[in-house]
Amino acid sequence: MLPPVEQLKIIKRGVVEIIQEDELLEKLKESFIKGNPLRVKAGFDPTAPDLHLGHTVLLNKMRQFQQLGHEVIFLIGDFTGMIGDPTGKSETRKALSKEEVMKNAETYKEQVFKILDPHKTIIDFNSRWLEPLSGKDMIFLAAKYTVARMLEREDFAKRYESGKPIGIHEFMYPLLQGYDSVALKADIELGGTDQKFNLLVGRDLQREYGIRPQTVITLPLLEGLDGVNKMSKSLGNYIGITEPPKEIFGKLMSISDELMLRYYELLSELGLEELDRLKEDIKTGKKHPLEAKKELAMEMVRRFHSEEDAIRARNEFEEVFSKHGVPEDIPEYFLEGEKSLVDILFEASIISSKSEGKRLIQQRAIEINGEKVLDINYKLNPDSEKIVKVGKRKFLKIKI
RNA sequence: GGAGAGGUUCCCGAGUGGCCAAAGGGAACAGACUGUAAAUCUGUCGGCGGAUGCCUUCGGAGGUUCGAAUCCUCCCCUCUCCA
Repeated sequence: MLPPVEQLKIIKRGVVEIIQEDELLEKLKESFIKGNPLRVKAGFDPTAPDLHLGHTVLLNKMRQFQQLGHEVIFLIGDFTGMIGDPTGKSETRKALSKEEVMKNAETYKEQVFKILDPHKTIIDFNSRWLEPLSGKDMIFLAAKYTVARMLEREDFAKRYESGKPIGIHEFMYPLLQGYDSVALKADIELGGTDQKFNLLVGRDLQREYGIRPQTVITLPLLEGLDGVNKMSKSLGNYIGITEPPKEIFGKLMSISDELMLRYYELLSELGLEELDRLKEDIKTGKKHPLEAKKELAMEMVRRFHSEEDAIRARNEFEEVFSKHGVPEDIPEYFLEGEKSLVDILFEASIISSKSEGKRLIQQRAIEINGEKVLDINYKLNPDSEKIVKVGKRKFLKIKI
């Protein structure tokens, strides 16, 4: 184990806030002397089965704790997931069924080990202690907090002001999450900055239940592909870690240069000095941003797939976009008799309606073997194989 | 329990009897420009054999009317104030 001060240095890197830092140092010292690892908790809401790059900021920090020899608990909020957490959203979330939650949780499990060390990770479910809570226990728990304090949470306050509904059960969410820390006797809890309120509730509740309050560490939220909102499944501005290499690569290439630097900072393994040098090189024109972005994209594909996949993704990207070529594997359509192009595209699910197809033709967005199609009623004959390109990235191979 | 305000197309939001497939913004998609971007500009944005045509849509179900997102009735849901 590294000396506490050294550990603290590593822990501090990239975090937004540590509440309280001196307290954390105390805990690290204690653990160092006694040889007891600290219990580090991070909760995940199993609402949808895909972990995305945003989660990896947190997962990377968890891994650091593992490397430092501490005990990391990956907590799946299966119970709270069924309640429906309002966090970060301004609308009541739909409650999930038990089956959905369990299915999602399974997928989470499969995914986290792309980053975390399976041998050093404790996976737990909060239904383990929340399910057995009695009505009496719930009321006892609820009595520990007040409505006014709940409304301190920005999300609740906003909804309350703008006249949006807030379910009573949503108030239970932070309490239950806080109770997780009580049940687990967590020494440290990690979470995004949006989780700060909930994490602090955990601290308060632990104190109420006579346990040493956990240290709260918040991590920055990764902006989504739009560069504005945080990356989230529900906004669709995310890159899932199980997505195919092509997708991960392509999505990363579509971000702005500014966002690229942010991603480098939060996601890349590059050391701080190297990162600074990269920024400098881009600024002075020594390094083309395009190249930097490709390297980032490759790094991510490499992490979640393999080196080969990274190289292949890059080659294909260059083929399709730089050289305006055709990707390797594209959907095929077997043409039997004469048929209108729009119908074919619709049947092949390339477009979602025939009207859309007609619009695309009018917008000169469809081409066959490199020739723009200008006629809405363009008909195809099964005389030879053709490649139809729709927009920038959709392709269909016409086979006969 | 009482009083008031609301529920509109993917989202936000205008529309209070025909000119409404429904303003505006966002998202999305396409074209131009580029570095594949981003930003910007332009266009599209319910569906249907491209059609001054038809069908489906404005919380739900009925009704009034030649005609309803708009009026009436009942129901469901949300918010605010009072109790």
